[in-house]
Amino acid sequence: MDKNLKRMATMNRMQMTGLELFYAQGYYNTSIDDILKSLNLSKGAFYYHFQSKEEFFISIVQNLVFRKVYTMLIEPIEGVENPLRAIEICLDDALKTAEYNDLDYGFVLANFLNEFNGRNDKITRYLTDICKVWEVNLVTALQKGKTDGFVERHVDSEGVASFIISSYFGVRSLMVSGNCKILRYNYIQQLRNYFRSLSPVVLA
Amino acid sequence: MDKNLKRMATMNRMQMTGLELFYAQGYYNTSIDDILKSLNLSKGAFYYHFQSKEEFFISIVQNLVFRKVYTMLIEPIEGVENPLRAIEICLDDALKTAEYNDLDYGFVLANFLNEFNGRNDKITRYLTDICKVWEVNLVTALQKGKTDGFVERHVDSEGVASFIISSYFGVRSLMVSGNCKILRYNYIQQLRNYFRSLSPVVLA
DNA sequence: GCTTTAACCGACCGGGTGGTCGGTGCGTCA
DNA sequence: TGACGCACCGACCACCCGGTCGGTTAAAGC
Repeated sequence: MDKNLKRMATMNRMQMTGLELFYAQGYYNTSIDDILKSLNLSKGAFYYHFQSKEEFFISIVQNLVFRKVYTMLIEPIEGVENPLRAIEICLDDALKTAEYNDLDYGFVLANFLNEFNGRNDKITRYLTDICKVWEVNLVTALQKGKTDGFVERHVDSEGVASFIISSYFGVRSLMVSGNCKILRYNYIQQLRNYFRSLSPVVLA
Repeated sequence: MDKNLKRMATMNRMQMTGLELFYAQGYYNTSIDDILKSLNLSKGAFYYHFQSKEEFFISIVQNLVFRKVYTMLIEPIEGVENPLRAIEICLDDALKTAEYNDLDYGFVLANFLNEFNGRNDKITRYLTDICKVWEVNLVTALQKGKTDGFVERHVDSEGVASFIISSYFGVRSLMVSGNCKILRYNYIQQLRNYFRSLSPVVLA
């Protein structure tokens, strides 16, 4: 069991720094040697634990990316009373981590989706699957919001869900050019505008 | 002058197929040999006309991408009466070309922006410059819309402009997974919802 | 007809990449 | 104590990529 622990520990280290570098430099632009150098490990160690670069990346997507997307973007919305408010807070938090240049896993997803589009169908499928899970959970939350009176009845939940994901992916794309703080502020402001058009009209 | 014509013709051919392949496979994932093979030209021809791969790409951005973004996304909105309506039609058209798998230059922009982010600052700057031109023109159109009574006075034009660009970039990211038609329909629908929250209230 | 030159050819180079493989040190267990 | 095998080492391979350079061809200019 102790052995298994060591194995897991090493694999985990590899996956963590692997994700960091893949995220920072891109998958195709990051060599296995790059990762191994920053880990002080050798080629032998890598191919002892993983079959190939691709299989290594897929293990990262399933173990790290998926779990983080779940805890950061999906869980905070599950079963909550007012979904629109929860989504707003959740995305704002995600953008804040982006602002401090930490790993923003929502954007990790968007970033990789772009990189592999048309280049590696297998990996693309793993990534779109995660998007779908996110989307489905958004739809569920919105539907619940309808019955609870926080979302207008005639709203198209699927449309809203994919619009939310779209806008979020997009704003993260724009954040590369620096002025993240203003972008985040403006984005949340406009998201609120949009959400107002989805809320039941409150008579004063 | 005849010579100059031939020179221009060849350079143009190179740029066109260069953009196609860079767009389809990514810049780093497309070799100069790839491009030359599909052009039936040799390395010599390439380095006779262009100094480097990077300089070649920049010439593509300035000659093809910028001009197309201008004619497809900026010009149709310039000086128009109702900016929100014009923007909606314009983005819908752009997404339609995407649907038929033609080159959608708005997305070309988003795609490359992602690929070069943190990897090549020089190219990133050229791309963000184009985004800025787009944004500025959106802001101008929105401001004009305010004075013409098509946009609410207290609306934050900058915020709206970057939100529009964000959502558009994002929806194009999602379109990789296939069901473009539904995505486009939903997107335009939600964009209309959002725009409603920006319009002056019309009393019936 | 001879020279010049724009346009293009393609072998070649150096550096990097994913992946292989014969080792090796060290803890475990008989 | 000695055999075994897990986790790791690092030299090596075949291939690819951006870029160079000494040619070649054909048309224009005199």
